[in-house]
Amino acid sequence: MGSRVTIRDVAAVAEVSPATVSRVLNADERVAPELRERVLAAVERLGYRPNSQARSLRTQATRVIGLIISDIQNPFFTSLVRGVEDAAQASGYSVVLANSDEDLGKEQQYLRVAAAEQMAGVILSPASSSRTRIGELVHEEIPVVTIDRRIAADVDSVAVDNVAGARQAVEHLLQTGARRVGVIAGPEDVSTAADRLEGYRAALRAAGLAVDPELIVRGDFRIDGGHRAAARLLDRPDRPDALFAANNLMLIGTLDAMAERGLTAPADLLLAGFDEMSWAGFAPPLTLVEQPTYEIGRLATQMLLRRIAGGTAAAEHVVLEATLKVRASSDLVRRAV
Amino acid sequence: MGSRVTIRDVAAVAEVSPATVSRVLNADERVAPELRERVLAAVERLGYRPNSQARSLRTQATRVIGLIISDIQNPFFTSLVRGVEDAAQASGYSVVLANSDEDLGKEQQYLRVAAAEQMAGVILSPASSSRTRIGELVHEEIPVVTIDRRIAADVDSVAVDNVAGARQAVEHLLQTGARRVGVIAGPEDVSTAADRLEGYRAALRAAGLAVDPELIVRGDFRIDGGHRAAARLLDRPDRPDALFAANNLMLIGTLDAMAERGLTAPADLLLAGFDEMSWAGFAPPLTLVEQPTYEIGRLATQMLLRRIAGGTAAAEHVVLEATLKVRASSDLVRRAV
DNA sequence: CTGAAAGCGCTAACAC
DNA sequence: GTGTTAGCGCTTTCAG
Repeated sequence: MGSRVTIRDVAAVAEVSPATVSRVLNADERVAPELRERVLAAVERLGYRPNSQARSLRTQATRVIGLIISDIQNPFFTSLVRGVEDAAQASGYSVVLANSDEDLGKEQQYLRVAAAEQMAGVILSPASSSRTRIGELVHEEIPVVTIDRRIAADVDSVAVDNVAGARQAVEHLLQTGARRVGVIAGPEDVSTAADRLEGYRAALRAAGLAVDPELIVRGDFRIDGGHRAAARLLDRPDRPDALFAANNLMLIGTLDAMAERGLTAPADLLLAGFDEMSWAGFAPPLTLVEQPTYEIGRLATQMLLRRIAGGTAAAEHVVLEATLKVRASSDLVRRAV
Repeated sequence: MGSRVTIRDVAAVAEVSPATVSRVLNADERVAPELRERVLAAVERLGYRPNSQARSLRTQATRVIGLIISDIQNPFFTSLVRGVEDAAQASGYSVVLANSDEDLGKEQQYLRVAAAEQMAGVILSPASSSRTRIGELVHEEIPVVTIDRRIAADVDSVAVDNVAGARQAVEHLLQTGARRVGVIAGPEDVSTAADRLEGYRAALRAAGLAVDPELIVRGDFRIDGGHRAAARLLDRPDRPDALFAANNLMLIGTLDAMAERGLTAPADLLLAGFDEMSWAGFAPPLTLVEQPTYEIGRLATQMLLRRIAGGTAAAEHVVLEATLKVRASSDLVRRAV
């Protein structure tokens, strides 16, 4: 290894003790301005960088937080990651990112790594609301905040009001004239899927319409699953006059299935989805329930840092608003223009 | 912190010295089978997990490799990441992932973190071939392997033959009947961009055609840039009869620009691109130069691990093959079927 | 306000 | 073969 410069070297050059160097570097107030100057000069001159391993070993605390995400390929997470990184960095923490890929086994493995590395805390978008196990972290007293989705365990969470968001979207479809709204729902054991389905049901009930179980098809929150689910709905003899896809990737799959059948929105049926999709620019302008992703990441990090600092209050559940953006895919008027 | 069990606790329970426990855990052969048994039993019973910080501090070597990627949102990287993780895990290393977002500043920051954390090695998809600075890593003697793109510095790399790949694609377009092939090229200072542009030129030269600089427009390897670049080409009075987009996201932008103008491939013009795009299923089937992404990640990791183990030979440059997959977007015959 | 000394948990020499 | 000892680089009492 590159004959690294240690705190002793700095101390020698500055003609002080290692303890004083440590104090300066840790913003300990009670150190003479003159010595502080000398230390900082020596640090600068030698290009000294504290060894984080040694520091962690001594203080029994790392300054890294783990961010375990359920599908890194989903653009939904990109700006969320940025929110986490910005907030973490502002407090001197670094972030390590992992992708569970909606796979419980991988998720488990990353949680284990987080425990073994004694990370300061973990932000988790759980692969399952009932089967994700955070026991190892709890055992090591490592705080956890879930994002986007919740889990059974009693931990902090940050998410949007998925019920209200979905309900808005479906109510909008109904107001625009839809009578038979099909839904491409998410997997059984993911909280966002359950909530969005609940919002769908609520909208129908509010409009005095019956909930037809035939119009509810589950996908896996990915493109393929959305494609298959949409195909089933589209191939029904009594085809729905509107579709609501419970996340962005399944909406892509839905568009795919529609294209195969020569169907377009809003001409052949109305279409709405969830999550931002500006990256799919060549698709028709889509009506979407959009989430404040950056904000979710930022808030989750702040909550986590508060826990790390020692908060032991009851679990907090922050619920942000999701907002419906109406665009051409569900808007007969706008389309006519 | 959760009153962690240390090597001394294990030693006490097994009635041996800490050194013996350490030997057992590090697969040191010369330890009596009986003691080994006792140690393993104690480890099991106490649920002992070695403290990686302490180990690193002592051995001056972490078992973590950094993976810094230029655009995490690009699906190109998803399977590559998997290749890295699989290979790393097989050798007992863990991977931390970071996203530079094509931003030199962020990249710099992550490289700094990698140096500070004394990572065992770094796999890097550099944001720039000339301006990416790996000096800090070199100074700490941390090995680096670049993937996808190369940089000026003398480090190992794994990439495909971008010149040949692009050349194949453009030759195919010419064979299918194109006479004026426009190219949406990548940014000036990225090696893949330069290579793919070179392949484009080579194909034209081989066909005895002049290279018209008006038909070369640069994008930024992202959707928006591709959109703008394609728009410029499509709005020319003498519109190209084929387009080659130098990466997947710019191909999306190109499709977008075509859709705006009511153009489709292959009817109005032939279209080819680079990188896998199965995630954009609802687009027309696209002719693409595809890369063995998983393999790139796996090989890069193996090279890195070899360096970590102490290889000091000259830098190695692995070049894999990229293969052209002809699909409907450039195939008038297939389309007619 | 500053320094000396101890020790975080582990491994590698060195004895036995 | 196994145990004892020292020390990786840092922070934090405890004296002064």
